[in-house]
This record gives sequence, C-alpha cells and structure tokens, in this order.
Amino acid sequence: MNIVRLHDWHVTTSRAIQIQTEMAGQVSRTGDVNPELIAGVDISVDRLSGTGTGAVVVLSYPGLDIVEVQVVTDRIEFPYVPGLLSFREAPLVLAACEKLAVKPDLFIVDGQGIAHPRRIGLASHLGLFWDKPTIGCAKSRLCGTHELPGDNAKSYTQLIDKDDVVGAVLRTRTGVKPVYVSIGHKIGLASAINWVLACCRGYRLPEPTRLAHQAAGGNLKAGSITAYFEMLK
DNA sequence: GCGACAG
DNA sequence: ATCTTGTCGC
Repeated sequence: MNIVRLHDWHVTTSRAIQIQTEMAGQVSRTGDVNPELIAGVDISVDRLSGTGTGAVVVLSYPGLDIVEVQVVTDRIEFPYVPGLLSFREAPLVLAACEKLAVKPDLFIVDGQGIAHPRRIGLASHLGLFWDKPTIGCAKSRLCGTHELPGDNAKSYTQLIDKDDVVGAVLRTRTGVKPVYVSIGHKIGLASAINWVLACCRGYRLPEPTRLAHQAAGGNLKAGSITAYFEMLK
C-alpha cells in the first residue's frame, strides 16, 4: 500500500490547523466505487505505556471474509484534541496500512470525514494520503445538528453544520444509537451511506471498523482468518 | 465569557 | 480512547 507523505505529522496544534485549512480544498466529495476489497481502520491506546496500536482489516466484498490483517504498535505523541484527531491517529493507521500486501479499493474509518469544523476529519485526511475512496463512520458527533432518524434500520437524517450537509445520522440496526456517516474522499454521501449499510452484519458498526477495533485491541478471533483460507480451497 | 468537543 | 459483569428490555 503506497502512500503520499503530504506533510509531517509531528507539528504544533496551530500548524496542524493551518495544514487542515490548506488541505481541505483537495478533498473530493463525489464518486463511487465497486470494491472487491474493503478495509476498516482503527487504533487503540495504552495510556500507561504511552503507546498506541493501529490496525487495518481487509475484507472481501460481497463475502466480507477477512483477507488480511495488519497491526503496528508505536509511541503516540500527539494529544487528543477535538478537531485534530488525524495528528494523533493517522501515523499509526498509515504505518499499519504500509504493511499490506493487498490494495483495498475502499476504506471505512472510525471517525469523521468532512463532518468536521474545517471539513477535513481523519477519514478525509487519510483519503488524501492514499488517494483512495474513504468513508467516515463515527460513533458520535463532532459538529453539526440533526434530527433523530427513525427507529428502524437504514433510516437516516441529514447532519448539517453551518448550512452545509456534512453527513448523515444513520441507524445501522433497529433500536441502536445511530452512527455518523460522512464523505471521506472520492465518494458521494449517498454511496457512502450505501456502502456502510452493505458492510453491516447485524451489529451497530459495519464489519470493517468493527473488526479493526478488535484487531487494534488484540481481540480479533484467529478463527475468522482461518475460515478465509479454508474458503480458498 | 460560556459551552461543545471524533477517539 | 478506557475502566468492565451482570442484567434489563425487546
């Protein structure tokens, strides 16, 4: 997985904001994909050791079987600052993805895409480094206002920030708290919503990020990988 | 000045 | 993000 190192991640908060402002205009809000491989990324943090673990789980589509898993653990430098999550998490996510032998066609990220104060959340930022379609699928809101979607699965409402439709509040499963879906890069919102739903298997979170979360925490069942190799025979 | 605030 | 088993509810 080759990436484009657009800038350094070890910067001051003011420089980080400046970088975001400069890069926001490069984010593409249109397009669609017909993925064969969909990846999910996430990280976990160990406050004691001061380290973090970035993980990427690649799934086949439409089977959603695990194709490859990569994790990288390293010291985590940048603090958690709302709006600057990229500078804390992107380095680990990029490192894990650099180890991939396969090339995902689409990435689902645990965080916001353009549903961000400067319209460049983690999903969008990663999309620019990879120059690949990305979708932001966050568990809670960073900015914007919205009505509550219906209680049934697939129901959603618009997430609006400063008169801009920046995402959708989507019910991925009946009765559960909705997720915040937004354009990451190189994909339209309607497609982003459809791909998130296409990756759901009965849990609140779509399989890519749900499994990436487990992988980052060191809890990915080895059995699921075995199942994939069995399937190849 | 007072809240809000992805993970 | 993370601390964490059983338990209440559809």
